[in-house]
Amino acid sequence: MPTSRSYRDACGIARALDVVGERWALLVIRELLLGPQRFSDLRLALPNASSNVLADRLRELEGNGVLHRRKLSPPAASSVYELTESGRELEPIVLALGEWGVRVALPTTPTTLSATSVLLFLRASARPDPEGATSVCRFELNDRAWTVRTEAGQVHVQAGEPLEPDVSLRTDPETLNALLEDPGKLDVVVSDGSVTVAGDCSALRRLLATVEDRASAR
Amino acid sequence: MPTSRSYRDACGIARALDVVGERWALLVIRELLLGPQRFSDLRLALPNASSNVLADRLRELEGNGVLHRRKLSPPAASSVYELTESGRELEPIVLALGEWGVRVALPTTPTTLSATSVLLFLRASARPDPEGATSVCRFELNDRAWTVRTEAGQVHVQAGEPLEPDVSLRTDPETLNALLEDPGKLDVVVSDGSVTVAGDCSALRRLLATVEDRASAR
DNA sequence: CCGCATCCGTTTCGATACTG
DNA sequence: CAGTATCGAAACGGATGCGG
Repeated sequence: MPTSRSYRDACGIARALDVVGERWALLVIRELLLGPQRFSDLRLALPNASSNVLADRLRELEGNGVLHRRKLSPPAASSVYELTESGRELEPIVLALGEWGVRVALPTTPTTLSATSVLLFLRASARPDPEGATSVCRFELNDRAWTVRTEAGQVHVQAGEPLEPDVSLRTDPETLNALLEDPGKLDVVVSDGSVTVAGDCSALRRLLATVEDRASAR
Repeated sequence: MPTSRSYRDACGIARALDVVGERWALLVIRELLLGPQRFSDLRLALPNASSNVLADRLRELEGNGVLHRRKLSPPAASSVYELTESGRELEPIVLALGEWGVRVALPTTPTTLSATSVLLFLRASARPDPEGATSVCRFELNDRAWTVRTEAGQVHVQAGEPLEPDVSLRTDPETLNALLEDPGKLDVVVSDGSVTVAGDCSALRRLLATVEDRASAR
């Protein structure tokens, strides 16, 4: 059963926390920032959240208009969760919280790292040449495909297969994150098999080369 | 005893929530945004938080370097909690969360409203004339004094007595909030005794007149 | 297999009482 | 005033079940 406690405080901050302040809520929202996800995708991305809590949070967030459950078109019988307009308005706040979080102490315990987390970081810190050519990279992380498009000085990331990728890269979030910190490792991780690259490798190198602020993993 | 659970997720967002994601943590930070507060001030501002949880949060936030316990100078035997540099960096995030929160559904249950909440809203939405004269208002809310200084198009708010107030206003947070929504009520609330004004009333009227975005209480 | 629901031990929270 | 102690209620975390 969903949580129904409230701070009973008229302040907007408290009202926001009534909606997105329960455990895991903002991480669910993080996972949806790059596009709709199924229940099982969320479970994979947030393996430390138990399924009942995840189901509770999704119900509550849907009830509060932050996200929305949508049936996929007939072929697929499943449904996905996607942010509403209201939910998308949390994006700058969640990203700012992340920037603050990377500055506080690193955790000592072993951690997970979701594909979305790394891709959000990539999108936020890559600064492609505004004059540079458009390029399309396909990222396959944990058996799910993502489209990373570089154009006009911006990086666009979305879930799903690209139509005409210049290059395809298959790895896991941790390795990709290591690559963002140090693109020089590309040859090493390719040769040890933790990354597979197919296509125009130079497009990938160009993208990696534009990532700023290398100090911080997220 | 303080909580010690973690999301065990390397993402900066999750790491931030490990620090400020526990219940009441961000509201404690809200209360400290305008300056140091004693334990009893925080209790008064967050009456729905029980004292043991408040003590736990303060210990955890201090341990994580978000705030700091400081002994007051000799005359006063008590101590105060104040944000560290790291804690102050949360200010734009917390305020943005508040702006989001006022746009989501209003609560149905009766609520509290702290002085800090209303003063943060005042500071954020007042747009005094950049060419206008400096004025100093003294606000007394729940028997605590605040200094609200208007100068160079900005409003500065801090806890404590002003040196030379142009005007002094005594009321409660709810009534002040109502005044921010509709300054026209000033005469009414003064005559019914819920607000007491002393000094140059026009300085107060000028301040109230510059509050934008009247739709939203916080 | 997916999308949860149920069960159950543990942790946290909330309310109140109590102490230096 | 500034917390601590106690205790029942709620939420969480982990495992397992189950219908579609």
